[in-house]
Amino acid sequence: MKLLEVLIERKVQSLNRPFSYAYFGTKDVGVGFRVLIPFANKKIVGYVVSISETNKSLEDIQKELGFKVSSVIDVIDEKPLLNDELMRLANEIKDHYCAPLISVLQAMLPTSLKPSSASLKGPKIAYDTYVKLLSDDESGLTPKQIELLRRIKSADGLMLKKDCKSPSILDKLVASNRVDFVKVEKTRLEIPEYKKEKVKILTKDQQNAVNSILNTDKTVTLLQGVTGSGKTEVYLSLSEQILKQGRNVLMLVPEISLTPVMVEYFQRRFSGNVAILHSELTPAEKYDEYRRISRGECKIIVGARSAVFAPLDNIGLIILDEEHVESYKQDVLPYYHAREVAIMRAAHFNSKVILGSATPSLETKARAMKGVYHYVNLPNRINQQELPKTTIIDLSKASSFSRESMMFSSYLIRELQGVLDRKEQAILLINRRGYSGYITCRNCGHIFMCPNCGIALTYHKEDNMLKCHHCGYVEDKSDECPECGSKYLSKSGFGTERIVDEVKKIFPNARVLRLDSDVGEVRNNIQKTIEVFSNQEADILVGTQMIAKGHDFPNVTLVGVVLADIGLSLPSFRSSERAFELITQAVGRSGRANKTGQAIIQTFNPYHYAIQLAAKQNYETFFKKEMSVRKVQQYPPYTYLTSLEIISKNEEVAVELIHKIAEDIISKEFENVTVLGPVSPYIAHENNSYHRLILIKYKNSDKIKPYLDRLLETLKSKSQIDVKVNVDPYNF
DNA sequence: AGGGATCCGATG
DNA sequence: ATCGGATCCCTT
Repeated sequence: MKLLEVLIERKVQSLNRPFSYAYFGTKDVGVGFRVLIPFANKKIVGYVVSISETNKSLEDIQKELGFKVSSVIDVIDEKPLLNDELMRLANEIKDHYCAPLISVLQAMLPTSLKPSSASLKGPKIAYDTYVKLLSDDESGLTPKQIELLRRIKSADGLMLKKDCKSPSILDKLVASNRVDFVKVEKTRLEIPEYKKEKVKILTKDQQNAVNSILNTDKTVTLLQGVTGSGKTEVYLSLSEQILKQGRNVLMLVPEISLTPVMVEYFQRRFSGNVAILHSELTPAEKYDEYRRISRGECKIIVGARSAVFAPLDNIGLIILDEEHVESYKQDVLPYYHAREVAIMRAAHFNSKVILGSATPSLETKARAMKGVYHYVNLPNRINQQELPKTTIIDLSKASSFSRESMMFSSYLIRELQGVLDRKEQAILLINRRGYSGYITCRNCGHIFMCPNCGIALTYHKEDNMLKCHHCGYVEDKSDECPECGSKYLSKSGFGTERIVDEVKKIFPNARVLRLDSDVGEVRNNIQKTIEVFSNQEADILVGTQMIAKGHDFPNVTLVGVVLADIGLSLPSFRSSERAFELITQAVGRSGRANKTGQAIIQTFNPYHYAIQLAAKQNYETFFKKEMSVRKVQQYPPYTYLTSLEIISKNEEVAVELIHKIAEDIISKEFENVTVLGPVSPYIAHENNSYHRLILIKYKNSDKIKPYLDRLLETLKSKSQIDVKVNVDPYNF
């Protein structure tokens, strides 16, 4: 009999420990296998973390251990899910991020392979049935049989069964042992092929960057280059060198919508060796790609955040394009950051990590300045393209507007008209989706709120519903106030839908497109929208930050930031950085080919340094200024942050416990450790449970990390609560 | 008394 | 996270 220690698929702190099971079966089983087990009267999936063989009886073992030991129902896998490298990585992530190991494993693996019950319903391997030639002896066959036999022979003896047309003739050939059926695993994702392209000659800057990166002995390089400076060519050239060494390349992009472009670049250069991995593939496609990579059939992986876990071996280079983008940080358990995971993997393979950006995150830039990372700069736009000229419009001045519109300044309207007249294109950025920010009752002041989260609901005109942008709750938009019955409801604030309406009102003949994550809910819609705009089948593209990143639209000569302040007023130490980054990226979309572009930034804070410096595309000054702000306030990158959240159905339990924890940390008087809070988080009440949190700020994790580990261990046994720890959180 | 909602502890 | 048993609550 075998005794197994098994992790349970539930990702809560109180169950974050192994449970013992017996296995009497004959299947091969070991560490890293999934097993089907009974747990609290349910069949669930577990993950084996250790195994021992024993001669003792089950009764004796139960007596020794002091609890009941159930038996495994079935062993699911035929071999371990992860190789040694990825298993060690999982443990490293678990340790660094204080996350339950099971949650890390679930994040690393595609649906059908992850240790969770969902995997049992996941896609299976898909096969194509082929007909394989065994003998080309034609004696005793009818002419039709001979004809088919010759066709199979001419197809190198292997032909798709469905291409054989007549099943009865085929059956005869099988019966007479001329051919047999074989099953071949098929891949359900079609990666477009492109004509192979000649290697472009690099500019001097690019060549220097490549050489410098290849020659440094530092693992991580920050490649800083203004928009349009040709970072992609540097990625390709480096990849070429790495592939020549017989090593593989992991290419990460911040958003799924950016994969097709990147795949095209890599396919043109290195056709046939590319795999794609991101969460918008169907589970079946993802499964196939994952297995293809596992088998070592690909040399280059292009994908979003989770692709950092690709089972690629012999990695020589990991690239994070647009490294500053926050979507590299996962915002559900496990709260990992792809940049840090990339660096962990690089340490194992002794490979290089390239962090590419025009506007690096302060953390990354600071590390580069300190010499922790190697630093390479691409200061010039290719073909010396001038940066767009920018105008800041003060929205607080009535004189900025005419009677035509309350959202677009008269200057923006005039310039949009110019773009339309010249048959060029424009982008309007508004970083809020939906129609209006919230709906209030003019009579009693009631605000429509999400019953789960307690935040304002956003009105979506397209489907006439109110939606919660946090939890996804939706309700029909009612015409009267539920409190007082008044029909005077007012829509406040505006989002993409409303901007589209406004554009249509002012320019009835313009062709307008909208692009935000609502559009993106329908699969491939983002891609289609981008294509339509790229093909100049529309004049104006209205969208959220989605449109500000990466895409290259040569005919765009005007970018309008309709309201630059969204985000700036959020209570976060990162809000200036976010605003700066968004505006800089947006402005960079304008005038990319041989037309000079311009950008118009509408704001209520025209003198805010983030807006002023973004308008000038002056990253270096912004970096210095923002660093001095962070220094004064002692926020990252001068300190580290970790949040600790207590979740309970019982509000008092949560409040009491979080206070106790805060006091305990303070009483320990760790050097350079401070506690902020306890506070109610932005979302304080969700799905019937209450959340309370503290932020722990520290300069050095030596003391506080072991303390946290011990604290989590003790909190495991507390009833009625769950704990979540987020190392380097992004939502504060 | 009985059915449904809610709380709470245990889960191998 | 999820189950089942205990408890509470309201109706009958």
